[in-house]
Amino acid sequence: MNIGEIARRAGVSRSTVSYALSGKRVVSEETRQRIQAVIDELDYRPNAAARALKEGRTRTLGLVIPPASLRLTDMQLGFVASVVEAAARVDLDVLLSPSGGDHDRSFERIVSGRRVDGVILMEIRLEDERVTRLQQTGLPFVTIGHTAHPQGTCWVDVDYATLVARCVHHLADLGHRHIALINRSAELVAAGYGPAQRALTGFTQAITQRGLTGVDLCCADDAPGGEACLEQLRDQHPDVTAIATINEAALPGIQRALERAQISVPTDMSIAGIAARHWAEDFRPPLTAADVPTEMGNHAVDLLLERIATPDAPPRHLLLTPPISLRSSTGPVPTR
Amino acid sequence: MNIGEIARRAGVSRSTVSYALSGKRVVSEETRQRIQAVIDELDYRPNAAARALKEGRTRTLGLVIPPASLRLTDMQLGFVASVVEAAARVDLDVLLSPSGGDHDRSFERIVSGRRVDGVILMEIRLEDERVTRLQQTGLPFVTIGHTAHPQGTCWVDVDYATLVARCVHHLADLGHRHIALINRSAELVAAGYGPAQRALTGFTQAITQRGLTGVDLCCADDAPGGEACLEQLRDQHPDVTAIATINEAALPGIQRALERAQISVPTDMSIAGIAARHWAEDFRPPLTAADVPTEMGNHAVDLLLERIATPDAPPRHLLLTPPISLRSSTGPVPTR
DNA sequence: TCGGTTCGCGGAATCGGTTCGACAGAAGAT
DNA sequence: ATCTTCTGTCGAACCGATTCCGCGAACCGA
Repeated sequence: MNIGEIARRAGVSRSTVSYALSGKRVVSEETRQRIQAVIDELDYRPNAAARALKEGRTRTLGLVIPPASLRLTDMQLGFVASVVEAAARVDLDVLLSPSGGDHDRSFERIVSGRRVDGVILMEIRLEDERVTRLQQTGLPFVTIGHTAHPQGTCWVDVDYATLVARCVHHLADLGHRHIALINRSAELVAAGYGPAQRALTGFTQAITQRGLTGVDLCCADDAPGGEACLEQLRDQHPDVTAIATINEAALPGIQRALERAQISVPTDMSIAGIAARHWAEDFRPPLTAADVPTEMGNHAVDLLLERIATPDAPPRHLLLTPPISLRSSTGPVPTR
Repeated sequence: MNIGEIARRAGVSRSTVSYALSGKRVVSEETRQRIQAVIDELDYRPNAAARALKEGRTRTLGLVIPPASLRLTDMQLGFVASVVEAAARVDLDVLLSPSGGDHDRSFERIVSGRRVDGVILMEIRLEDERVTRLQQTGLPFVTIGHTAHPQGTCWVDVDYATLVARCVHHLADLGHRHIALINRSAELVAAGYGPAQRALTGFTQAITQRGLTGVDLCCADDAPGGEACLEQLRDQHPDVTAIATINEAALPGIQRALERAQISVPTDMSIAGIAARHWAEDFRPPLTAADVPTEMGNHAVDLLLERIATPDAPPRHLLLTPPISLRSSTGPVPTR
């Protein structure tokens, strides 16, 4: 069921079949139809490996995801889904590589076995060996998130600093003077995880700019973490009347702790944050939040395709600042 | 940077390099080391496409996931992660195809472009064209979940019927006489979605077997759905004292509705179910539940590898019944 | 010293496509 | 009628690996 078989049955040469399929040279309408008929009958499709070998490209993108041991957040999952979907739209396949570590067999196979035409890297660390490795090989790549030295690389990211600052300003406008930031887990912050660091930066800047008092807390990325964090907040900072958070996974726990303590939102406490839409909408009352753009994966694919097409063009990047959707979780500061 | 380059630099022929690498023929220790040195220096890795073309296999598995439009459940996400990880352990790559529909370009590319050695199919419908298509092509495949006619195919699935029945028996043993089943969404049930149907079957059987009264409800797969469903339950079936559920995504909503109505668990209402461990543990109080096995993807990969190795062996399947973890959400029937 | 093994390696075919150069025949120009 | 220009097709080289076949040298026993 190869191209030779089709050629024989259609009574033409293999090259003619190839040209009929690709349209790179004119083939008379009559022969084209004859060939097409045979192809349809046998349900022929060219062998991907042979084509890749000759063309020098695989029509495949690599997507490096965190290893299974770390549970993917909803946000990350959204990226994967939108990357795969965007790739499918332009008839590209996606090869997955679960690799957090530095010298991963799977990662190496993909980047140096020429299995893909380009790579999308998720969960970038501030210093990331995988980025240097990719730069060595010259394989086009785009990162979701960026390293400490993002010059010369192509990336797309959420502008956590600006978004957190906007949340703070929004809360300050409502009269709040004591605002807490509920950040990601202490380990991530310690590891210099970009989003966590930039959230903190944006927070402190906005706080000083508005002359407020701020407190920042780390919080494990799950419901129990959120509960614990809110307990700690009530204990140690009872004067806080508003919370900004980028820890979507902690939201259910935060909510539970608030309910248990009979703190009503937004009457007694305002909350604003950055979260995937469904986390914000599942919160009670619905959370005022910047909805993390689900189309981030699409942008990454677009950027990568550009880079593959013109590898020498100056690297572009995208810093997304989705608007804050006003829902019902923020209100004026309690009159006490 | 191909095998010829290595051969030239090592002063041997290309075939010798190949044999040195594969070990399929003896190569003198001395030449082997010389070759290896060149390979290490140039960081050479054989071209995947060329190898696939010659060998007739791609060392790649296809994983067909639901399209991005349907948000993946945590359970599904767990499958994807464990499949990718299991494949990576045996040095196989995973190609993703987002395809729910019947004749998807991405799906067709993968199955008939010989891009993969085998396919794992998720979210199987009772009648699924993709299964028939795969049977036509003769490509080895394993499904997660099974069709209405699972004979002759290879699959791995969770035994929802048995698990739900066990939940019912557990609740009945505690004295409950009026038990509700909170199933998946009405659309899925209507579409003949296997897990939903089998849950219902197991539920009704256990209910009749123990001479209880049962009520089964459909419930949208999210927090608001869970809330709505519990409201409905309180309204229409106030005598129900225990709930069995397979709808993990509805749990947060169920919990919220219970708290709002001041129904305490398990004093006033017992709940047992089937859910990924973290959903069960995030519930307050922690949910007595059969933990959906995260290693399901591993099993699917194992089965698929077997099938690729011996395509003519009779197809095997695996029906998993993980034990029910007793946590704190079930207790004796309220004395009223 | 000679015939037969064994060992290590090279040559060449092959997988299934793509693509370049060539070429026959028809059409148009002079 | 001859020369050029298209048109449509074919043959062959090539991509980069694997693998079969065979060859020379070393080795061994008689």
